[in-house]
Amino acid sequence: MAEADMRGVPVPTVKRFPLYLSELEKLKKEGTLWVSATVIARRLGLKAIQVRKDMAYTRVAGIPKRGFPLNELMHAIRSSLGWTRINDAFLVGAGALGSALLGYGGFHERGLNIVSAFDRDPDIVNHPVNGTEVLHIDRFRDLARRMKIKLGIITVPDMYAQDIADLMVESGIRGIWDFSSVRLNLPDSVVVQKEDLSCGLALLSVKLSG
Amino acid sequence: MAEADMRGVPVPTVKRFPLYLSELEKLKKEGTLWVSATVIARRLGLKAIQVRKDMAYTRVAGIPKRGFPLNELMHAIRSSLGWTRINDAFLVGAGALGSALLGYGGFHERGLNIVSAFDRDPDIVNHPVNGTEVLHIDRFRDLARRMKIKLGIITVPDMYAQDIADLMVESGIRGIWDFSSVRLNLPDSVVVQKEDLSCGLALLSVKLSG
DNA sequence: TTATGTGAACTAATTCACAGCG
DNA sequence: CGCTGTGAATTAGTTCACATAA
Repeated sequence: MAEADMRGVPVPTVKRFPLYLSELEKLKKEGTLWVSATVIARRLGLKAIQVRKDMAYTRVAGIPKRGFPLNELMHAIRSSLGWTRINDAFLVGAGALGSALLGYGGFHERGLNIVSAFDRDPDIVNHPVNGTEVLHIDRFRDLARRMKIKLGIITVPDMYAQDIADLMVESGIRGIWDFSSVRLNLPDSVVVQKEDLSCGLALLSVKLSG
Repeated sequence: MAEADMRGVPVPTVKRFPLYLSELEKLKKEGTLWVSATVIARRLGLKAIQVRKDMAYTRVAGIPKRGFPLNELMHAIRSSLGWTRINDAFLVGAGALGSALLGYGGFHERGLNIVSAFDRDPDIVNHPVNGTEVLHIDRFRDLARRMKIKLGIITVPDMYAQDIADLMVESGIRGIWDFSSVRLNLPDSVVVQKEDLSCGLALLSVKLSG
């Protein structure tokens, strides 16, 4: 089982990896041991050649006529993504969007564990959401430092996003999953992944009207 | 003001359009009348040449030294995206994620109006979320037909997603914004835009560990 | 000088063609 | 045959170089 070398895996391939993973999880539940690129492609609506090329980046050897060993493939993809260990994260902003993320059960399979949520609003603080405690934002820095949290999730209104991002950086956070729609000003050492629903809506609109 | 011809606008450009739009909205509030690609690029952290190339697809003529006329540019982008008219939509699944979408105030500026939400759960039905009524799913087909709703948003648990999608198609829906993580089996005439948070998480993970 | 606009060059990603293996 | 794996061909997207206009 080759340890995947993430260098040079194309961004589109990385984005497809989670898709493959969830389909492989289903196949595993069905008792499958070997899976071919053809089958994955059919089930996901992709082209077989693309799946095959993507699989090549995992360095898992397939066997003609049989396909790829399912367990090994899953492990290789997880390892490529850094999802073999669980990363603890703090979420800030326990409003509707934050609650939606807290309620999503699939993160554990995707290497993410949201340890605690934080908010400023006294009506929200100390009322657990989906089993996750919601603490006052004033406790963020100290707790993040002590627990050596490296990952932060921002689900606050735009006007507070930069302040929260600054707080996260001060607190030792190295990666930020940002659901605000402002451009965050951050040191290069901090990795940011912006999530923007408008992109998807734009594509849908164009596909519909074009 | 040339009417944009959407044919051949690259997907990445379409995805950047909403970004430009929200930045242009800010500039407009600041009283700006003319904006150069250089300025947009600096404010969004993109390269000027890329912004310039993207702007070219709007067919708005820029003027050297001054840049592009802001209002015209905004209108051209909106028109490219089909965001000049508001599209009515029905949302199904008023759980945490559905509520988050219902609570998002930015859709009106993005050509989207979520008219009603639907659910099966009696605890949820008839309790408005953020001012949007939540009706029983049994009323979906009739209302969608009568109101000629063309856009559906799916925020139900995966196991119900296909059934809801089928219901939407039967009800005359032409485009589906799908937040489930299953592959929907639909006729080619229906446009689907899948939204998958795992993609972003995957990218973040790789950027962090790579 | 500052910025647009265009065609060419480059880079990235997808797809093809086919060899090889069970 | 069915399927992997590889290198080449194609297509898509980004970036460069430079002509041009105010």
